[in-house]
Amino acid sequence: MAVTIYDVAREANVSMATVSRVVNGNQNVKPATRKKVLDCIERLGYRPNAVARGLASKKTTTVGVIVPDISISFYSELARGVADIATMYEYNIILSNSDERTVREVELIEDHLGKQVDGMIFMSDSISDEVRKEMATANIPIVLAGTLDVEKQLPSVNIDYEEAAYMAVKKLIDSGHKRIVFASGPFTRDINRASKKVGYIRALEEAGLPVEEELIIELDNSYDTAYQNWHRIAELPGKPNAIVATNDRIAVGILNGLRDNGLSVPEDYEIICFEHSNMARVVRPQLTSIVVPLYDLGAVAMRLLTKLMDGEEVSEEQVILPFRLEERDSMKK
Amino acid sequence: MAVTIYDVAREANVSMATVSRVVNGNQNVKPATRKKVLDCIERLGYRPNAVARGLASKKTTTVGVIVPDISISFYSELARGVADIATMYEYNIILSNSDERTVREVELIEDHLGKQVDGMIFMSDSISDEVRKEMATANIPIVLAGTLDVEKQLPSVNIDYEEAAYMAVKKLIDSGHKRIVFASGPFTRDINRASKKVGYIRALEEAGLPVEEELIIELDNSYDTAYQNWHRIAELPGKPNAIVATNDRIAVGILNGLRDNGLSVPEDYEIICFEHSNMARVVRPQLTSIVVPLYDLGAVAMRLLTKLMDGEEVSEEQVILPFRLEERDSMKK
DNA sequence: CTGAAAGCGCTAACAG
DNA sequence: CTGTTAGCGCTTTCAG
Repeated sequence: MAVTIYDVAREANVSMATVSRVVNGNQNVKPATRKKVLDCIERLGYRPNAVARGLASKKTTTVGVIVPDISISFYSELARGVADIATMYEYNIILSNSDERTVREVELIEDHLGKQVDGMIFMSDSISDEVRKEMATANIPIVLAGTLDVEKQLPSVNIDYEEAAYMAVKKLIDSGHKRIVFASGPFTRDINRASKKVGYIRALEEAGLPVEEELIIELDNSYDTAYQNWHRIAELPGKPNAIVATNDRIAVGILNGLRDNGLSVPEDYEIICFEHSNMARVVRPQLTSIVVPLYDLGAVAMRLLTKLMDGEEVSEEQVILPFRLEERDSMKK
Repeated sequence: MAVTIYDVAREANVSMATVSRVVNGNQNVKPATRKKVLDCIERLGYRPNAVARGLASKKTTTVGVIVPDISISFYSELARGVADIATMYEYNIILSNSDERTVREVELIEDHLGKQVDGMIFMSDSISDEVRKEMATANIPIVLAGTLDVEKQLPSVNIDYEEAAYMAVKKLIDSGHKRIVFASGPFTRDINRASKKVGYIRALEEAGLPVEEELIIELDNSYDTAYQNWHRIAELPGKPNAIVATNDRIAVGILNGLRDNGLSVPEDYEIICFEHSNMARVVRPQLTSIVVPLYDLGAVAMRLLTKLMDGEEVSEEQVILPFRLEERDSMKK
């Protein structure tokens, strides 16, 4: 049997309340008593039971983090940002993978709520109605990280994806391209349909260029699929040779697909990538890219969550972080 | 106030014990009663409080996972394996980053134990005495994943790193190399000093080749450091042109450093990489490499942990998984 | 098949 | 500055 607060109290000849005060840093304890208690704690190897504490105090100092897939570097970098700030504020993290399946997302939220997390960080390319409904039943704050809420209701931390896409496309247009392939993740996902694609179209229209449906290529978000689909781009009529990808996995997949089949970047194709996670950082040629501050997205989201959990007044719950376009070698100079 | 088991009991005109039985799938409940209770649960939106349950049952169905840095793909892929099996057995995961700092590792183990995790998965390149001592105070099973215990005491899941290093070096020797650079992570870490380096030396000696200290290059484990240190290899007397790296970050860092400075792989340098995580998978030329089954390492470790937590008899607590050497394009054919 | 009752280990008033 | 006393919401005997 593990040693409890009672054992310490008995050993130190004080009440459990006093031990509790010492453990929780309450100042109303005479230094001598404090020392005596601390000694007993040390001697007995007492370790406070966070579960009992959680039950009594109704706070678990634990936050739930739901992520599509932690093995994808975009999410693992975000998660690291979340984790560091969580540590700073002494929260633990319960991490779960949803694979972006709505059913699973709902299950996980339910599950985390059952564990009595004090707050939650949620990541996905889209918020379904079911998820939205589930979140509404929660009595704890939930912050979206790198996740778009088209209804602009939920607290969130993002960059302006539409503007970023617009800027990427414009970059290509400015360097002379008139036909730009938009290699995107599923349009069933808000972030692609309602944001990045909108930016793509806006840039085109603003330049007086036609929106050609055949240049819009919908893929899933996997590297492998993008890799295998290089030829869909290569076989496009009129051979458009500029590509903007909605994320790293797609950009790098296409880049490698093209190169492994004898085509060159940027000579044959110019590519702009989105995100620039560690995965994209190591490929060559280095990718001209929208650099999303992944770590910061996670860190700021967690910081926002701490404020919400503490009941602090937050002036703006929809945080937009800056991004930048970095020119490297996947476009001609 | 959230709805409790009492509310459901009152609503259904049964005792809380009966509600508990229904919730926990105990068969000793008359179908009619069960249905009545289930209806009330549904109607009231009752959600069992896992914290209270944990306190009463002394099981939290939560396991702690301590990882050096989740944003490193090696670890995030291992973590995904752990998470999937955890989900399968209905465990949640508390994930924490240690940055491989002993002090932090000890703190985290203490912290997770306080949270009453039912078991733990631990990852690091070395197990310090402090960590070992801390683990000894735990009354729960702890399994090492991708983490070497030189004392062979703790339950663990690994590949045979020494044999893998031996095989990598032998591969280079067999293709004619006599001077092979060993680009390694810190030798303060067991996995490098007591295992991979041992394999390197064994291969050399077996081939009657001298062990040249100057060819053994100690780096930290970061991509950036390796990238910046390409010249240490390029400037080596006699220009050895075969390299074996102890992990992906080092291999890819050196590869890119070399290439960005006008050298070619495999023409100027032949490289064998270790791990082959997603990060290594996307670089070109594709790396001839020791392929470590990352996901499986995590999955098997978690499976082992479930057995240990269930008190099942385990025939072998030191699991060694197979690895393979895959030939690709960072060596001449 | 069901209910009563005793905790699990700790926090948080409330007294003193 | 310290002790007493209720719970927190649930599991788990033990009876019946």
